[in-house]
Amino acid sequence: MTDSKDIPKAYDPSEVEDRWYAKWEEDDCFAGKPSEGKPTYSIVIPPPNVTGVLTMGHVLNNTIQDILSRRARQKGAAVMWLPGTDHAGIATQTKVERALREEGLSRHDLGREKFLERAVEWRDKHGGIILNQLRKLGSSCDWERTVHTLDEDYSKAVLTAFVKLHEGGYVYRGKRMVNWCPVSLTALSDEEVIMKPQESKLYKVRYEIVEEPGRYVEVSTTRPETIMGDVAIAMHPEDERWPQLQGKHVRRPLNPAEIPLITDRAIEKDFGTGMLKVTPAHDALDFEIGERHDLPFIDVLNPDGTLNELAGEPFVGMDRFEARKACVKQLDEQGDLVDEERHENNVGYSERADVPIEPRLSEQWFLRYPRVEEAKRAVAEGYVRYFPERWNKTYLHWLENIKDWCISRQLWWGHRIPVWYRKGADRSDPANLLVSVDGPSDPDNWEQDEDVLDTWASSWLWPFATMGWPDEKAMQEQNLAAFYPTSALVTGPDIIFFWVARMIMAGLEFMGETVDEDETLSDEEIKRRIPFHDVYFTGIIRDGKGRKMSKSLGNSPEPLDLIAKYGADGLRHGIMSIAPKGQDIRFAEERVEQGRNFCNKLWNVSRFRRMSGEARDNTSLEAILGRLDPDQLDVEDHAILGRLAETLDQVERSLEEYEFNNALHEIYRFFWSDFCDWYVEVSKAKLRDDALRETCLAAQDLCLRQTLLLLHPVTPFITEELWQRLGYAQEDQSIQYVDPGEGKDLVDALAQKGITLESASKSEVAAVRDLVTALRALKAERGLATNKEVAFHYVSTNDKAAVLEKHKEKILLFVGGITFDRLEEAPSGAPSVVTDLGTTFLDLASGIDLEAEQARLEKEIAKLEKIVASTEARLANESFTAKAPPEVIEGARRQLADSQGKLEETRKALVALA
RNA sequence: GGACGGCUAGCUCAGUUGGUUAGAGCGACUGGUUUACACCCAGUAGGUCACAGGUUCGAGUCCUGUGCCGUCCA
Repeated sequence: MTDSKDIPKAYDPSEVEDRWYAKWEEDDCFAGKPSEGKPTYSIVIPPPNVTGVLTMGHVLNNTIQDILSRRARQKGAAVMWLPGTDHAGIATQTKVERALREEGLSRHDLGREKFLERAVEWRDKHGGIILNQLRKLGSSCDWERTVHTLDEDYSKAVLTAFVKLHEGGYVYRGKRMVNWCPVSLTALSDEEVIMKPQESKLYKVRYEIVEEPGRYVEVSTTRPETIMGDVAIAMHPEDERWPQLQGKHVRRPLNPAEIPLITDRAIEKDFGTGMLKVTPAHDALDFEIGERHDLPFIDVLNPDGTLNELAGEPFVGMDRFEARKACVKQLDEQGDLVDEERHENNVGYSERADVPIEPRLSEQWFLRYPRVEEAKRAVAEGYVRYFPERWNKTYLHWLENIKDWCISRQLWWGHRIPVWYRKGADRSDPANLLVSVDGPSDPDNWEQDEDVLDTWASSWLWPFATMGWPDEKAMQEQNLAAFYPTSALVTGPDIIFFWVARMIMAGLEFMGETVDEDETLSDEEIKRRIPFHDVYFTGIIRDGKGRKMSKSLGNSPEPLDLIAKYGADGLRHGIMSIAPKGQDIRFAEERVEQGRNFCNKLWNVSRFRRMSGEARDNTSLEAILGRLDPDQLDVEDHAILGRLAETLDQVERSLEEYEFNNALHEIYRFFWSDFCDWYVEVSKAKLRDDALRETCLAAQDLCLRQTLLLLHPVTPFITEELWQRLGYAQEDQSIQYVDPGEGKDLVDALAQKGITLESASKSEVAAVRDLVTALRALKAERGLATNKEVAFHYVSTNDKAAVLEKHKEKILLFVGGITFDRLEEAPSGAPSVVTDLGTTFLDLASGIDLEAEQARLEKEIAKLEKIVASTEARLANESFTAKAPPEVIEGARRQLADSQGKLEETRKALVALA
């Protein structure tokens, strides 16, 4: 424990943090085990990419989860924070392929099996780094439970979910338009496509009418390179401009062919010429039109975005954007390019590869979401609560317009779709299809589907697949029943659709008996099945200029460097102090510096406490309270203990609402402004008085103890260190399991010892503090050094004078005074200041700038006059006195009296100056 | 085009159901090593609460509209 009067002068977190983390792990403090009579509290981590490294976003996210976990642990819950990683299909595969490319190889050179070996190698080499970084941050995860989405058990859960959904009729295979990424060479879900406004060109192209040579229709398009895939020209049936064209044909100007003129209600009459070129293989809307009119599909693109033979010469082999230019050139040369204008439109980009996606017709697996209605109800009825609440609307809107999810990916790294086809047989015949978790018993006769599942189609099962589902025995061993639904989820709003919404639907579908699609879950059943109760959406961390942090901008600080420089506690404190609820966060390193400074302050006041004398017994709240002598408690003790009780409540309330910055602000105010800046200073005199000494030290110990407890979830390391050093630990027990309690707990405990906190003490101390501030200012404004000793006099009423006499010694000490005596009348020629406790004069032998003094007092008088006038006006207003609540009117009256009094005094002081 | 968020001190942000004179930290400036802390202490300056209307005895706070910035959806 503590041997240490000589605690080092500056706090050094590096040694302390590593030591405590190792000890906590050794003592198995983070193991999530339910225990008789204890409430449970659980969180599943949003799994980071297994090969990723810690970013500022992770720091924010995981600090919050850690705060919630540690707070719950303090309150006596059985806490389980489950860590893990996902396999990040596209991202990881891309990295491995890049590494291969440096060896001059492609994944196809290796073949699927060998490639996967390489990928696993890569994952094991680079993987898990982030989990160790989370340890550096102090995360109190149950590491024994670490899960990776490609683990055997987890994979089984993913395949089971697929098979079940297939059985339920939610999963189907179909040839449909999907978002194709020509760089990653895979389909993407709608959510992985980012719409970006684009400065493009709108080309007006003419198509000659076959039946009327020499006559043309004009069509606007942004994609002339797909003209070779045109199979019709369409117009709205009610477009009066072209009634005579119905049933006729036009000649496609590139790779010429005759194509029909058709009508369809989907055409926007007002866009361009009202004529649409229909290219069913390259546009989702055109695809629908094509199906309605039974048109052929001409796919002129290869998977990688180059043009194929169907495009015809000279375009074959060209890249799509190169081909666009070539097409425009050729149209122009043919005289078929009518016009070209600038045009702003939205183009879908691949989230991963950051290139325009290609709408492409292909065979994919789709999921029709289960339990959509119940998922809406879960949030609308508040069974799942979002913080901030406004995300409800975004979520519900997405569910209202939900579309089937393309879950297959043309990748190798991921969960291979558990579907087998009979070799050499027709794949479209269900009889030749096997959908099964374990695969066929006669594998030689079957071939497995080539595709893997979207990574999100594995992580949407995270809250329960990490706890043993679907294996009954495993679920029991891992206490799913106790920890599911989880208590809170902490994540960014950018994955509300990708992950949060889908997890809710997955929970509703799988966490209970399978229910027929047309049957609806009851409210009770929804409450049992939801994956979490609260979802806290963090803000996005931006740089000082408000830009999103990104690797390419290089504007993201390295969290581990920050930890090395300021300590994990400093980083955590800093980031939490600027994390407003759900608002984006502008990161500034100064905030981390502030966090470090806060730790240093905590360290030093503890150091001062040690230097002031041994504590008798600090091992419990009870013991400390026993050291308080009720008869020796003065007004300062009452005031600080009252503030402590208030702070306990404010912090509790803030944390319940996930207002972390507010909680920290309240702790700061109490600890720094009230405890350090005032009470500890006040203590310095009291400690010299044998009668007051023990009680004062006990009060300090009490304040420090509760401060450490309140801070522990935010800055776990330093609080544990000081908890031990200051002797608060009972039999070396960790601070982690001690509840700071609420204000009334403290008030009750004090009452048990015969101590009733006097509320009047707070205003008395406030008045004295105001006076001290005013007197210090009085000196400072005259260029008198803080430590220069001067004489003061005051004029006041008897009862106020009594207060002043009581606090006289302290006032002299704090303001650097040698005398502070009462006078019957204001002295002339002395600078003065009016406070609630009377008028105080600075006694200066000479050298007063009379004019400056007058100016200052006049300014003060003007200010007071303004207040008096406006307050009088308010009180004179009959509708105010008639309608305002009594306490407000009473407040105004009091204010008027106070201000009038001060005004009077200040005027006198001005007169006296002359 | 629709939805949501933001606009308060030089900067970053608080500001509960409308109610005294709108706050904090950082930065600036002045002074200070008084036996915890210069990663500190003391003090000072700094605000037309984006703009325009409205409701109210009373608006930073509620309503309507406008502007700018940002996010999501189409």
